[in-house]
Amino acid sequence: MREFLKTKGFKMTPQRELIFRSFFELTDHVSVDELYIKVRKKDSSIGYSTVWRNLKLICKVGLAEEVNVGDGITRYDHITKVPHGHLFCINCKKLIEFNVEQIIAILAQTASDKNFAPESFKIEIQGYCEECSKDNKSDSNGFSQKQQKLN
Amino acid sequence: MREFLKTKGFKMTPQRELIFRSFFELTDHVSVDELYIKVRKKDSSIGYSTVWRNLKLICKVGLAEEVNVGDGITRYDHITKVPHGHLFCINCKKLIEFNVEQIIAILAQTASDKNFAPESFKIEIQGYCEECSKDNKSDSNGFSQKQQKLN
DNA sequence: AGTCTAAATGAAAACGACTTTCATTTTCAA
DNA sequence: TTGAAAATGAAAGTCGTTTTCATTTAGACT
Ligand SMILES: [Mn+2]
Ligand SMILES: [Mn+2]
Ligand SMILES: [Zn+2]
Ligand SMILES: [Zn+2]
Repeated sequence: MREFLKTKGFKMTPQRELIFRSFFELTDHVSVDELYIKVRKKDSSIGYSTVWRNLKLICKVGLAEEVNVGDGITRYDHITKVPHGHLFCINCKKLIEFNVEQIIAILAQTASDKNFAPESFKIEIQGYCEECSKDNKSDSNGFSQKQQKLN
Repeated sequence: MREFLKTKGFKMTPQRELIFRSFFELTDHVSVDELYIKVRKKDSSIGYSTVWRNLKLICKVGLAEEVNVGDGITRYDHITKVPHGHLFCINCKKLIEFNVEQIIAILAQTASDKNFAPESFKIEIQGYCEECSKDNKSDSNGFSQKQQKLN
């Protein structure tokens, strides 16, 4: 990692080492706050902005990507060999990944048809995950209190 | 419109009338600010929050939907009979729509496979539109100054 | 090992789109 | 006409993100 960053003109520091390690040992889609909290447990002197800057850096060097599902919180997603889409649970905020190779093929054709030069694709399904659907079977309307915040 | 809103328990006002009219005579994806500016030209006393609240209302009664492409600005999209996806130009911020019926079918199957109860689908391609690709052919790196804000 | 410069850090402040509050006005059913 | 509920506009508040700035540190080069 140190070498990889060096080739891109960046330096290694203890804070950066810890932030990178912490990010890469997770598999899920983490927000700045979540990673900040995790990192603080190992070194409580690390600043929020350092975590933020390093997540940006991880993206800049091509090892992650920002994901925005419209809830106002930016999450950081590991790049996968095969492109994937997201199932986002509106209730528990869980993000589940799924393969989108077939869909990307269709989208690439669509873009081409419209002389649009694609840089990235976003495929997302919002709804309720298996557990959240189950948990609320008993409810009158099928959903929990938490989900009732509808207006 | 007045009648439609009345059945949903909302009142009509001159401001609301103007905001609704202004929104529906546009076909594109407008932000609060954009509609606010447009509406102000007809009635400069209308407040920003009134425009905001009425865009929310239009969504609530099912005539529009919020669209978030990750640039931090919420846009308001007219509901179409057939579901559509978006081509978002990173350069000029234009949103172009395209049919996604075939893709939705695939996604519905995917959700079903994972016991996920879908509420909505988001299909988006980010890249450069025809004009923005053309405009920069001559540039050394293929893109304009504006697009160079890369770090 | 010592020096130097660019990069990195942490705390705090700034930013900016969105949302809420509150006093006042307006709609519309009775 | 009247009164309750809804709507409005200005201002303030919220909150995640981003920048600023003084200080420290990494690492290249003597
Ligand atoms: Mn992902
Ligand atoms: Mn649209
Ligand atoms: Zn869930
Ligand atoms: Zn464009």
